[in-house]
Amino acid sequence: MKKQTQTLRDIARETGVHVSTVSRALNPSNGALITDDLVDKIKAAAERLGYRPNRLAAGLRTNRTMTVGLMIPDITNTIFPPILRGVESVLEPLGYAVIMVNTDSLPSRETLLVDVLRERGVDGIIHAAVLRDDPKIIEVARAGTPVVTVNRKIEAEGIPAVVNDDGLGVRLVLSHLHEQGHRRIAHIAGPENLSTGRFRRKSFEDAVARMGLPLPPEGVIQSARFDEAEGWRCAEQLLDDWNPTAILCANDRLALGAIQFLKDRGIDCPRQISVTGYNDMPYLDRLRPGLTTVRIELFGVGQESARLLVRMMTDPEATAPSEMVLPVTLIKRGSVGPPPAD
Amino acid sequence: MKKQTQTLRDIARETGVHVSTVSRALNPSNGALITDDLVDKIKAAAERLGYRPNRLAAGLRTNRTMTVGLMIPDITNTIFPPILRGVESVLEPLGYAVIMVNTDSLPSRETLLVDVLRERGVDGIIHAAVLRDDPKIIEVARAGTPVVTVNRKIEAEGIPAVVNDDGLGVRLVLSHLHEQGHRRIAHIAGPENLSTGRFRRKSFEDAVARMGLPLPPEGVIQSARFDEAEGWRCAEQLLDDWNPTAILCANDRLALGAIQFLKDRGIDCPRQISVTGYNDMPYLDRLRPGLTTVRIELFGVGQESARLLVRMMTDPEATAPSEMVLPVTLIKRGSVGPPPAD
DNA sequence: GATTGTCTTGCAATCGTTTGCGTCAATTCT
DNA sequence: AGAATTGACGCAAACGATTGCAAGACAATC
Repeated sequence: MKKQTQTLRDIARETGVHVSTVSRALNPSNGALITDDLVDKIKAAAERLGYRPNRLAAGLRTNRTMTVGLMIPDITNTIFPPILRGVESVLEPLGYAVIMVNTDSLPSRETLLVDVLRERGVDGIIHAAVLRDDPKIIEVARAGTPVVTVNRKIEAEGIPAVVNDDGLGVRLVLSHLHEQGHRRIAHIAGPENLSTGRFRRKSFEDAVARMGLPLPPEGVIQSARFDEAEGWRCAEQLLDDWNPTAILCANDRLALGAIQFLKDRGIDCPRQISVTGYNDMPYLDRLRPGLTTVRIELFGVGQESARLLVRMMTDPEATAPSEMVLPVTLIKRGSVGPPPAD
Repeated sequence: MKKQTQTLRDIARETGVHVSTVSRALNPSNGALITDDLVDKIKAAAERLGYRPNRLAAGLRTNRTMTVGLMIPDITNTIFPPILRGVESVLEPLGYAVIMVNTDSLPSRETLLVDVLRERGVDGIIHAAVLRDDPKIIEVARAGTPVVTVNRKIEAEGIPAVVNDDGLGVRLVLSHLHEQGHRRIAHIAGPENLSTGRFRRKSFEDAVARMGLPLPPEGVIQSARFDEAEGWRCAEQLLDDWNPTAILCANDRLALGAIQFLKDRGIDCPRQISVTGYNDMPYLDRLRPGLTTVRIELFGVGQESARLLVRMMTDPEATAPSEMVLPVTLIKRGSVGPPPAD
């Protein structure tokens, strides 16, 4: 029976040369000075034997495993799969494999999973689950592992981030609502410990102020998580304390929860209250009412973060841009209409 | 500056013992006979230095990397993230990491990606993207790598599969439609090269025959892919050639496409034609009409397949069950109603 | 008291690649 | 023609962990 995995030694024996020669012939990059004939012969033998390099052994020697880690909060959240595909689309052709882990936004899991990745010798980490304060990942980055954050960012550290233009996104939605005639516009804010939550809230408050719209403290409700249940809860609290004509939500899931609350209360959206989301999750157009939202470049941020990481991994000296901001688009659907005449 | 990664040798030097002793102290499993005091001392030192084992080195020696490969067609398809989480939920506590790859259902990518996984020395492979005919994965399984397929299965080979009870699922939907009064029930079948497509079609045809319902050849349309566009196209073809009162689709996305077609043609669902899906994707309840479908255990199949794989990896002699079938549930929503009186 | 046995630890080979250095032959230069 | 240079390849030492075997210490046995 054929041995299950062929090694350089097998090829060496087969071709009558030394294993180091085989290594060089198969790896032209490392300054190989091998005769063309020999290279051909060796490659032929490798092909014939079905040789596959053992990346463990190579990685042990070179400290490069051609593997990168991808940390996300939860892959079942529909915004992350496209990011993953974006990452993969640039990494895979380059020969990298990706180990993906779900942090569930738990700091304890995060530190654990960072170690899981490092034990496997990942060449770099793409972090889509970073918390605003995240000592572990900072430590890892300081220790020399290339790290890029995506979608979110970590504050006040030299870790490059690829994000969407949330400031613009919030302003686009707000202008749209304003054009429709809304003046009392409330906000359901994302979790405070996430940069997206904080920044969208700040963008909202700034823009509202600049437009001279009223905004009592009750006009902004802080959610604890980016999910439907929180959207429902926050909408309830919002309507108990204020009477907005529109609710700008920090993401789609909060918006879906809010709309569900309105439906449960018999309040019509958009005829009585308009609601907007953020992210443009898949299938949102098939809902009733369709959700007006901001489309962000999920695949795009994945790609760009991967490109950035590759640069950092291959040329440690290269100075990476500290931040990369991708454009967003307003998507108008049925959940926004003019405010009630009254 | 502290060296970035500590090794066994560092701990050995620190504690004044040999590196092999450190290895044994830290790994009680491999028949360690080390004094308790020494073990404590070594563990303390390991802790103090922040030692993290290098799995590459260990894997090179032991041929076990504590890493498994997960192959899926496309993570952006919403049924796969829960499967991944299910897999992860049993693997991660055991210390395994998972490398996930997307095959896009392309045989060429599949063979490529299998090699990507094997080069990284995965201890086993969970294959959720298997095609009915898949020589590469069979070869890998024969060579000794534990493989289990999930959701789909590969025909006539000794590769264990964890699947949902599609036969039951189809019968449940069909009975439901029958109870509502439908007699002319059509089927939009899934791709022929996928076991799910074939098996659901066969189940449909068998059940329809047993119930004595009419089924002309035009009553079953073969889709090429599990997506909305194909659903649209097949629905069109179906209505050109026959006049069913209900369409049983092989999965939710086909059903969504079919419903979209009906909508585009001004045909009311469910009042004129009822439509059913399969899988119960997230957010289906929020659509109008809500899609009547079959809920399958996504997280569950993930878990079970992982458990099975663990058994195979840890005890190669154990005879794995060739197939594991999980229960399904009928979810009734708005897309099914009685057929029109006429 | 010599022998056997058990318990604990050290030694060294090994896993498959990579890579600095040495060597030998062929080529070029003076 | 002899010396110097270059080209093509082999040698062997890493990388960090695991593990069969040897060895020493000590207790138990006859």
